[in-house]
Amino acid sequence: MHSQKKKNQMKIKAQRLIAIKQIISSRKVSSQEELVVLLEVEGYKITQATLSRDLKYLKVAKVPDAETGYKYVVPDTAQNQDEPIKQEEFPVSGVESIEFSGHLAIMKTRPGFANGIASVIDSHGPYEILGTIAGDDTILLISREGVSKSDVINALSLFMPGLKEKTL
Amino acid sequence: MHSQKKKNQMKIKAQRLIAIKQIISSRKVSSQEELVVLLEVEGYKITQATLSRDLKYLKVAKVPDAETGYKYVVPDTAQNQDEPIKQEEFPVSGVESIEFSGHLAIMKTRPGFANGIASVIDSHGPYEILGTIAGDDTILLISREGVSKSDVINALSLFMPGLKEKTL
DNA sequence: AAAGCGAATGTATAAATATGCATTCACAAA
DNA sequence: TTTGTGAATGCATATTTATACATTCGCTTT
Repeated sequence: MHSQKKKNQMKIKAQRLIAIKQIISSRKVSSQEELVVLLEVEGYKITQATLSRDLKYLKVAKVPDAETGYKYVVPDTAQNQDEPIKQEEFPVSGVESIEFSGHLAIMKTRPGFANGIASVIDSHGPYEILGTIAGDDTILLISREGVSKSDVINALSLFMPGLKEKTL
Repeated sequence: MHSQKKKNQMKIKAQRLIAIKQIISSRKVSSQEELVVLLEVEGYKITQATLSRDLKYLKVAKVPDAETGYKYVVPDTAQNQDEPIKQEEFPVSGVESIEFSGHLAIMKTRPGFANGIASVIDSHGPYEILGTIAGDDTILLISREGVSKSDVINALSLFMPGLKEKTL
């Protein structure tokens, strides 16, 4: 219904996003047009418009730089959070995000919440979910063959409202 | 000859710079024009041009924000410097091997090291890695769709020197 | 005081960046 | 297979941001 993959395209996009991070991590890039050219050299032909969207998606910031005027920087991966920690009130709280890769899904939770949340999921035993394995702050969900990503999200949403917004 | 102060003006400017930091620290500002207005409320009447210069002087970055599209952020006072962001460099030891199967990877570690190593990987949160789950001496890594094995190795190698040699 | 300097800033505009709209494409549902 | 839907993206343009240039102002040196 609302899939978000286009095997070929997605693959290219994912690679491009990685390339973008590599480039701006290894050298100072001061404008998007400049990066468009660098990407073209790498084999990625896109317009500035798409790049602008990519950078927004990657949360890449434009920061003043003494040497080049301005440069783009990849978020620190760790902090970068908005304020401290945004608490929310869901019947099942503690879920930070959920992402898919094939028929596998990785759900990130707040530290120590993984097992509890996984238990909740198991207890509901949705048909779409074959099984789960939980660590400390990560849960691996294996979905049944023929089940789409949206199916999984929908199934979980039944008892985990707000999950849709956690999708990356 | 080489003065750089203009008592009155300078004072006003200094105060304004402080005000700018206070404002963007306390709320999400998504454009300079918006900030110009906010500053005017505070009693500072300047144009967008001057603000652009002030922000550059303060090294204020424009970063994508899920809620407002974009927002301005004051540098972390500490890091954020140009290169000097290089910190921690404790060789991550304990890895015995790493093998792939599709977009999954199994990393074998010395007994009891899995969780610690997985934590390190998680803390760096490389884009290529969707998530990890650790047991006692084994870590399961789920890579993002469209990401190649070498992409994963390269991403991990950034903070796990010598990993390439562990590949089977 | 007059001249000289350089910082600060506004004006106007260039440059850079974001986005509405339309199109294409792959996947899911029927 | 056919149809529907959302993701991805280019194009054109709106919006935003940076800067060249000119002016003002206060301090410093004759």
